[in-house]
Amino acid sequence: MAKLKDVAELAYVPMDVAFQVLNGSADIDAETSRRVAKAAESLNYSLRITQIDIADLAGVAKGTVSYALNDSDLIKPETRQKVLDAAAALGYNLNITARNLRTNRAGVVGYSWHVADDPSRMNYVLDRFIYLVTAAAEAQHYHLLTFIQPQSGADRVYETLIATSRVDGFIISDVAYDDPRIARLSAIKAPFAAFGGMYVPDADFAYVDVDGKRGIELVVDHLLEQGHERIGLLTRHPGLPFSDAREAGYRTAMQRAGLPIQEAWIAYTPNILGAASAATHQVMTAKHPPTALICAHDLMTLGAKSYLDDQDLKMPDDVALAGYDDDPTSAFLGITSVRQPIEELAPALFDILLGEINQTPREARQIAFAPDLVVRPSTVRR
Amino acid sequence: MAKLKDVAELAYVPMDVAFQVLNGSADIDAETSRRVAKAAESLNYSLRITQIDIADLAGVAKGTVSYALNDSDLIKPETRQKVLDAAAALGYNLNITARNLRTNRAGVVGYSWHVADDPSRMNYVLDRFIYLVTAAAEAQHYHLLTFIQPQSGADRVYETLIATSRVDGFIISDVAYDDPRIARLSAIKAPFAAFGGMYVPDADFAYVDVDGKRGIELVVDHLLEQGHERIGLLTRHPGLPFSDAREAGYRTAMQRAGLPIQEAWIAYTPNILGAASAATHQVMTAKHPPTALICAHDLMTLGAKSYLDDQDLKMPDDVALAGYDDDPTSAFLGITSVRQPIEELAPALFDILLGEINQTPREARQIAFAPDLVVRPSTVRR
DNA sequence: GAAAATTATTGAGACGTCTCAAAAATCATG
DNA sequence: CATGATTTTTGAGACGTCTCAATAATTTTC
Repeated sequence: MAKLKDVAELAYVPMDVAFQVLNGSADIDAETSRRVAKAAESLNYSLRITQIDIADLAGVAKGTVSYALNDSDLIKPETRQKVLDAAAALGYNLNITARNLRTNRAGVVGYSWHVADDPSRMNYVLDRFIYLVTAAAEAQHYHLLTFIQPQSGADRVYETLIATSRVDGFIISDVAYDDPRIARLSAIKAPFAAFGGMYVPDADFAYVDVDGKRGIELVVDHLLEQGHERIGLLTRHPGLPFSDAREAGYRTAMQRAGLPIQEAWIAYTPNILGAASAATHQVMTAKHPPTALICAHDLMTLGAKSYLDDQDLKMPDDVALAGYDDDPTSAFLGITSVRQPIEELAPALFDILLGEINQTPREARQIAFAPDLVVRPSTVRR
Repeated sequence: MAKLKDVAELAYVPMDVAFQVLNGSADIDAETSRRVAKAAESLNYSLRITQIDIADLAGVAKGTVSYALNDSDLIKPETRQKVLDAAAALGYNLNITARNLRTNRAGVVGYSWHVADDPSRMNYVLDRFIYLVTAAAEAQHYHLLTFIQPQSGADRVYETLIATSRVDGFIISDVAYDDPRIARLSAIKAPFAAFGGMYVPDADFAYVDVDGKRGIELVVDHLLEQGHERIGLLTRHPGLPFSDAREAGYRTAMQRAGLPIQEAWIAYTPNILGAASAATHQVMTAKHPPTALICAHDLMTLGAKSYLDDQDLKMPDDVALAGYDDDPTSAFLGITSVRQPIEELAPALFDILLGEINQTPREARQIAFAPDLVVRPSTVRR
């Protein structure tokens, strides 16, 4: 194929002038422009600056250009400068696809937070998490590819993405017990790192997590301090590690305080406003209703709050209310909540993933972060 | 570099056996395994099945393999089948990077919904929108790359992504007047399609939009029917097309009804719970406060609702309340809201983008969808 | 100032795919 | 069955980059 140099020579102009004409980036006199255009036409040349063009302009070999652009210290400073100048003059941009083919990497990691048909998809923590992971990735010149995982057979989607070299690895969240994605990715030795895993028995994959058991313990302890003895819990139906851990935290803390638990104080509900509201009704109309209520998942808090409003039950005096995830709604409504340190956790997770991808596993490839409690008026009597 | 065929020949085994040994996918007797492993070792071969391996196994030329795999009708059915069988036997996976380099495309479109440091980033409609766009993209074998655009100089990030062949085009949202991203992308002829644009003067780029002016008109008309004459509006500060359109809808509908507007009924506020709540206070304590309040942006609704709760003002009798975007919270709280047809709009937008990318612009590359009104108890007196 | 050691540059080839022009095989026609 | 027309397959080359081994230029050493 014709190169820019060929066009320039055919048109009797310097390469950078030819570039400017074809690029339209500077005013070149009409006669020259016409000549260049004609030359490009006859050579069937379409403007796309490559390292070869830079080499031609700088008068070096194409290998030199590659080294220089990649800051290799093989290259003498003057030469590097010459190359950089030529690259700038021609408005060079690296073709990432070509690099990726040569270096056998994608520079992309996959993340699926969109579980098809899950109504409670949107979530403050995950949203923030993925934003921060993206930021961490971009700092390392990686990008994030988002994709949809079907309800069943999700593991095959992951496998395809990695097998076709679309991505170098994955971030996964919402880890389940015996998660098929983890089984499959481990089996084919695909790099990945999970958000969640410390309560998955015998987990030997890379993860970061926030200790949800501890999180709820913090809440219970705080409520105990406030003088509550009858404390209720809204949580998901058992079966997910992070959810079960939170329930365990509740039971542990109550037990440690020597307080009996009435099962009627506990309601299992989907993390949906309406269902949570109904569950609150159920708990609050038990024989000896709780004086404080913990919502172990974000949307439940608003559902519960709404029920309390309807019944004219005031926080914190009629019922103390605490939630999870410390989202803006909780902050606005003045509701005590467990905060997860996403700002620290997300970059850590990406670094761990990089270790997995580059086969240089980090010392700490399983990290448990501690949550903290943000106390607000919803639980503090004045 | 050594191919699988070389390994197989050196080890005196059929290619598929060599594959199975190296892949660990079937139990091969120890002696054979050892021989294959040694052959691979001595040839410094690492397993990576390419079309050349398939060609070797199927006994055809590599070009034939490519045609066959791509369902070209140049190839005779039997030959195609032979190739497909060989591909299956070797567990072949296409290397997308290589294809992309050759065909000069990325198979990826970029989308940035993460505007750094924007506190109101999370948003039901955008979340749903991006999910549906992803689904539409995947149906066409495209993927979505998400990236962060800085507060200033965002256009350069877009330019880099396209110039390095990372993406084939962009979906953009939150379009502003004289949006620098649009200016830049248009200037460099980068394909993109926007969510929003019908209220951008002289817009000549591809977009889909939902008529926000019409949306608020629907709300006003509905409230008029319910007998309201003093109607308030919470909206963003002027300066964004979609926001200004909604305000215009309010003014138009009121005017059409011959009703005077008091400026004290209108409050400009960020789309944040706390600020919206304060704005509601401001409007509701005006001299002749409105009997109905329209929130033109999603989060404002909950902010307003919260203020009304605090003041013990009941919907719909004390104040009628209507919102925008029909998110699950509005549904749960029984709040009338304007619904945007995202389910139709997202696939349409992606199709338009495909047209831009493939230089086959769609007939209708600017589409305005009509919103509809979901009426709920918050505005309907019993 | 010549030889040796070091540093800098070169040029070719490979990554895996697609696609073109050319060659081969098959089919139709008289 | 020879010829031409058509269908099918082949083989080479290109996409743009990186990187290795080889060469060239420079510096050091005696």
